[in-house]
Amino acid sequence: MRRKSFEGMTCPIARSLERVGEWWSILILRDAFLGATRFEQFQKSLDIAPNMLTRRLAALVEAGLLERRRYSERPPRDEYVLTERGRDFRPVLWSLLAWGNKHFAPEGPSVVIVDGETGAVADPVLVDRATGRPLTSPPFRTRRLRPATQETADV
Amino acid sequence: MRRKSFEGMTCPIARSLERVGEWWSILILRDAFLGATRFEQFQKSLDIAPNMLTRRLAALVEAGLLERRRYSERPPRDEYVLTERGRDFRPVLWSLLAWGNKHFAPEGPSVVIVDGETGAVADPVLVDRATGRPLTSPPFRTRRLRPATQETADV
DNA sequence: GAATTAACTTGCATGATGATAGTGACGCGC
DNA sequence: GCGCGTCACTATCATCATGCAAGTTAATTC
Repeated sequence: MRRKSFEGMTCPIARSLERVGEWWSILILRDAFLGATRFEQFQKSLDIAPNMLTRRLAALVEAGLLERRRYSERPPRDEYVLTERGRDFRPVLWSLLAWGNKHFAPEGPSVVIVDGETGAVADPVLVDRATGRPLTSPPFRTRRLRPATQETADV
Repeated sequence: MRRKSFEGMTCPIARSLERVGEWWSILILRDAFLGATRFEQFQKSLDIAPNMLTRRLAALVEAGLLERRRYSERPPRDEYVLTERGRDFRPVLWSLLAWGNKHFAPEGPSVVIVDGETGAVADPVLVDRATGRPLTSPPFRTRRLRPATQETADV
């Protein structure tokens, strides 16, 4: 049964999930951030079936998060490189990391974010860029500017 | 075919995705944050099949993000309420929102984060709590403190 | 030609998915 | 008491996604 698309929704979260919301997709991006580019690197680190990896890599390329790039002409060999859009996904990934460390690491964190220069462990918090205030609710909240679904007339 | 579990991975991102990584799960959480608690509210806002909603709600309750709570004894009726763990998911959700607004809103954002008191639109950025520095790479990076997979002897 | 490597592709059985009808536990009105 | 409506699921079914594992292709090396 084909999965129901979120494409008809205008919500930015839904639109993001339409592109990264399938099982394996975000983990592939995690590994791309960790430097993986080759098919076999992803396959080994994720222990994922090759046909699933092929499908997900193609979807991420299609969504503009990864770029397929030729690294060998004979034999023809491609690698997968993060695009700027892909790199902009980092705050989502690190928010997930922080949340996982807080709630699902009874034995303590296995991965932390550190300042590469000092080695100090960072504690991520989402703030407003202009004021530096943490985005807590209250006072911050979401506000809809447009209808939740696209009218068919928009097509 | 049963989806391959990430449970054997120690990475906090993988552990987070084990609990919220299925299609629909994060969108259900989005709607919980928007105030939905009743089965029918979720079903209507998401246009999701009732059997899928039941499955996903049960998984989110099992994962400790939502709590099932009786709101009527006769007839017996339950609602689904965010737990603290569920509420702690907000930065992930808002990071996804910001990323979606930047990359998948050609017609401009349909949902924004605002200061509820002033109405000013916020621009989310992930920073280190202690220093206020944006978590960009470089200088920030991840660092592994434990092996990527659990040894079977740990079971 | 055989062996090896890397990157897929293919075939198959099983579980997930979504559409939709059905069920159960009420409460309410006639 | 019966019928209807409401809410929250449950059950059924056909189709697609999934993972396992073998296979294929385009090379290179010996």
